[in-house]
Amino acid sequence: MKPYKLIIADDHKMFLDGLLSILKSNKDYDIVLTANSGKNVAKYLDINNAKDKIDLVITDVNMPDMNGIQLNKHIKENHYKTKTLVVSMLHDTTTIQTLTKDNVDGYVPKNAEKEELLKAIENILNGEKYFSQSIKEVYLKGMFSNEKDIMESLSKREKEVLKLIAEEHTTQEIADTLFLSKHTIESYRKNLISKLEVRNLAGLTKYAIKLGLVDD
Amino acid sequence: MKPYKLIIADDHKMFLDGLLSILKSNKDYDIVLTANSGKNVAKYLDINNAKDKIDLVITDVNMPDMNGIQLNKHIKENHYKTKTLVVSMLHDTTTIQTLTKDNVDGYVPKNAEKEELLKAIENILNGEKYFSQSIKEVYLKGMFSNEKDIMESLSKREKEVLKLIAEEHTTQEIADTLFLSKHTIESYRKNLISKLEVRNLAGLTKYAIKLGLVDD
DNA sequence: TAAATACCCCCTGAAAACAGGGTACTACTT
DNA sequence: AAGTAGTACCCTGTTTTCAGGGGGTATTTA
Repeated sequence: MKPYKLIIADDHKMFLDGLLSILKSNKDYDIVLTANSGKNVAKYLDINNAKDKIDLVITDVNMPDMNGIQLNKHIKENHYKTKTLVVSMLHDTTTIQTLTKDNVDGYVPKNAEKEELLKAIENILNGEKYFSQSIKEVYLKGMFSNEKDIMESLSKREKEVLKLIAEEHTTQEIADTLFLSKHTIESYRKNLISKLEVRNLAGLTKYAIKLGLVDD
Repeated sequence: MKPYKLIIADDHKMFLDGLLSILKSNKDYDIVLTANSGKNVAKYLDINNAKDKIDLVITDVNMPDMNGIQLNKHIKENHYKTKTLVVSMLHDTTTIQTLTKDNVDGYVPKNAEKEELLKAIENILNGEKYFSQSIKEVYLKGMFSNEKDIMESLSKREKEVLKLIAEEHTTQEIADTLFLSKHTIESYRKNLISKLEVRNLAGLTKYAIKLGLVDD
């Protein structure tokens, strides 16, 4: 099987260089492509589909055109033999949850030691999964935090109303935009205040921001 | 003067490797220290103060113990001959403003091409300043954005009231905690709504968060 | 010293929010 | 078939917000 064929995707040139300098000293790894967007990787894989020769794609999360999450999903849906390793600066709960749901093979933060990265690559190429301790912690914290629960405890409509409230719309305006009665919106607001255990609009607004329903 | 003596500070190992691989090919640069926190760099500089031999410190912003902002300030206050170049992932307005105020010599985002980084280093060692285009843009946007102006246009009392509003207190409660009349608080709220050009509590709350008056 | 700014207080009245209840239909699950 | 969750609506009140005015004093600043 050796050498393994690798692809690296990251829009940070310097990080890419760092990764290359680490990997090219190892003769087992053949870096066939480096890309600065997920799109380019997906394209390459799709075109060379028949041969199906890429063993591992190492990718960042935040990239233009197609991010690491989308790339991972694409690979897992269309090139099941290709493994994926995400190496990222940011590791929020939802990103990790989405990636694991999409069957990512590994996740290592960018501030990891290079030994750990090499270990992750090795394990993954041997068919195992690899997640850094810190990633596992974030994942677990996300599982047991109430933020996620809250988000799930809110229905689609409730989130819709909450968003509009946080965008400074009055009850009447929200009723008009959603084609609902003013009374209905008042009920939703009431339920939201009770569910989220806040006191007023200020509290609701803060929650909306925390849950990412509004920009600012 | 050659070779120039450099220090690199970054808690992201892989990035450090990337930077090293770029710099060590150049014989003009002698990397005398790599550190994963600002503290270690400051210590080194303080101990070797008499010789004052470090030409340039390249540093990340986010680091444990002592971050890049603090490190830059320390260097500029205690080792005026040593130049500083910040290389960071994040570049928000306040960070850039603080750094420029503290007389940083350059700022390059981590997603820059290595050519740009080398150019920045060269320029700085020649006594010039170097800021990437994107950094300049953020800086300018910050200068002309009203956010800073707004913060300054608010009196101490107004900010106090705004904070309490965003913390979900009612007008009466705020009046009680500040030992003021309910009417006074209502006046403040009214003025805030008009000054900040928002419609209601939700808007005020968002502003309070944006201005950093409340945690969440 | 006049002007500007921050700070503080009051009034009225309409609109909205808030608190506490309720009904009813649908869809999905057990 | 009963239970649950989501959706939508209604009623009765009270409290608060919000918009529009009106004051005044103290301090800083031009």
